[in-house]
Amino acid sequence: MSATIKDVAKMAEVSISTVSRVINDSKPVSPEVRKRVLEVIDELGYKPNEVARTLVTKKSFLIGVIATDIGNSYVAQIIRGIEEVGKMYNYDILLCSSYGDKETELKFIQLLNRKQVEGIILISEIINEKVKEQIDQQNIPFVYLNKYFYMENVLTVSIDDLDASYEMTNYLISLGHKNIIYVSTHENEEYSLEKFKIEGYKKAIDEFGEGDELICFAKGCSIEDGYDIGKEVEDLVEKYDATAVFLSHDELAIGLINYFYDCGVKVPDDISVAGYGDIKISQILRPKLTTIKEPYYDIGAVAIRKIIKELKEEKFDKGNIKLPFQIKKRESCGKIQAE
Amino acid sequence: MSATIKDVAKMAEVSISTVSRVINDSKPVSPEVRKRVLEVIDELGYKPNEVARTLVTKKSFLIGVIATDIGNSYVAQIIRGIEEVGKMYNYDILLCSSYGDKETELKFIQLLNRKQVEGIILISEIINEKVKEQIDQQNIPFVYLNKYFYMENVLTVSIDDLDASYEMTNYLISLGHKNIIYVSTHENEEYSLEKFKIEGYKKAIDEFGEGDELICFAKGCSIEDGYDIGKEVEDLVEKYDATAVFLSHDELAIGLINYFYDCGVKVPDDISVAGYGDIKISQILRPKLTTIKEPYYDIGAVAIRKIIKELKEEKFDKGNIKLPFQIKKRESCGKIQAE
DNA sequence: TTGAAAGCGTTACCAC
DNA sequence: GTGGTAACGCTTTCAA
Repeated sequence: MSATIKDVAKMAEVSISTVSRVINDSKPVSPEVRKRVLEVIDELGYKPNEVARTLVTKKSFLIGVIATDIGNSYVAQIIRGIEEVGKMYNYDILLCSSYGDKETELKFIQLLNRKQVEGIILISEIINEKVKEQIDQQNIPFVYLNKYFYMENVLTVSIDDLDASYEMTNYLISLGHKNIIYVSTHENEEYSLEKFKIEGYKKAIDEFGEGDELICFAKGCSIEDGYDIGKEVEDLVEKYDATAVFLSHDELAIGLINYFYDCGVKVPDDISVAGYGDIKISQILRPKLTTIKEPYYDIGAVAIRKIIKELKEEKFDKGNIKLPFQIKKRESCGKIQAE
Repeated sequence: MSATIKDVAKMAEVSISTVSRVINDSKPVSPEVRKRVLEVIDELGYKPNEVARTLVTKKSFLIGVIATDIGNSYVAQIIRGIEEVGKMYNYDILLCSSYGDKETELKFIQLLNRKQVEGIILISEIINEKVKEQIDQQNIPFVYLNKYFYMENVLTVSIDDLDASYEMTNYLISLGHKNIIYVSTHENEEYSLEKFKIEGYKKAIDEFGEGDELICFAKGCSIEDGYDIGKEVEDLVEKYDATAVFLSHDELAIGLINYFYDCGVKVPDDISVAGYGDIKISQILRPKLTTIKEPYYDIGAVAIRKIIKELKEEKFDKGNIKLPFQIKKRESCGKIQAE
């Protein structure tokens, strides 16, 4: 068994109160006594038991993070942000992976609660109505992070999707593209953020574009879905003489580029492709993907900073914190030469 | 404040002992009393405080994971394995990222100790002599996971690098390649696993190859390092008429393929490239990378399963658990036609 | 089958 | 400046 505060007190011949004082620097202790206690602590290799501490102080210095899957690079980036900022304030991360299951999300919220976490960050990719209910029961700082769907009456951190989509479309227009296809997803699903992205795209086409609104829907948001929509996109390209495709997720864009690669269509020479997100591989792939950088790390960082602030001020906010995005101009989108 | 066991006891008009018994099913409780208690628990929304529980039972159901960086996909995969198996046994993950800093690794081992984790898994990429020392002090199940270096007298989980490297080289030989370059890394560094990989490569060349041993060293293990070694590899290819390059890490292979892409050298038509690891993007890139699959998920899964077993049996092992690997035959390596 | 009480390792309050 | 002690929320003897 490792040494406890009692062992230290006994060996240093002081009371446990005194030992507590020196390890916490909470009240004045005479230099000699302090020195003696410190020596004993060192000798015994005493380390305070954080569990006991938590029990009395009610501060676990634990933040629960429920993620869909840390295998997704963007999720990992968010968690990096959470963890790194958390550590600055001595907070640690209790990690749970839901793999997109609603019941699991709910179960973990309860679990984390029992483990006395001080706040919860949920990185989700689905809509789960019961989450709010569950969270409200526990009166704990909560941040909801979701690239795909929005939830009302909770605190979220994200970029302005309408604006981002608008900017990217304008960028493509500025390159000389006239007919730009937008590949969306989650067709007709409620709470989908695609609503805003499509709006941004339409707004740009409407204001500055010369061609039509060309929109199609992928089945999902994976690389495979991007590959699978390839044929449809190709048809659209031919029919409308489109020169650029803007997809609502990097994964879709990568899948489409792979499809084009397999068909012998050259990106960006034959067609330009733009993504959304700037996930890690987007900069590794050749051609490098032109995309919108969602600042995942910062999203995580802001989320936990907000939680820590709420903990301090003891008031829990709602609403959406908007972070700036960037248009990453890389190889997959080329200029159209005026004829 | 949320309800405690006392609140439940009072409201159900029983003692807290009884309440404890019903929530733990530890001792017989009469049906009527049990029912009443259960009702109150439900009414109050009572959730046992795991912190208090841990304090008395000494079981935190927490496993500490110190990782270099969960942004690396292989690390994320390992953690998935850890977490998923952990959850099967009700264990949760306390995550710490070291970003490759020795002091940070040490600091986290202590921190996790204070947080009363029941075991620690360290996913490292460096050699840190003091780790063993630190761990030995705390007498706690420990697993050391490192793709790059080995440590003696600790429990590790990995594949057999000599064997894997041997198999891959043989595969390349079987494709008809005569002069095969091996790109290593960590030149002359002690405890580097490259030792075994090089040995495997040499063994295969020696037994079945027709060409010379062609070995060069990259500066590190990143994609950039793979790109940077490109020129040297190209020279070697020309000088020895090599037709295949086997690199000790997928990242290096990807960097090299990118280098070749930028030079107009076609993979696998002009040259075959093989990697090591099978990180996530290896299957996404075009051409898809031929590589050795290190079973990251399983490595994590086995690591935690071992810890849980040690916890149960109260004996801590050392040694290296070897897991099977696979040669993933994909697009980046082609056959050499007999002339 | 049930309850009282000790104890887990701390902090925090109250005396001195 | 220091020590004694209640309390945190729970499990676990021990008696009844």
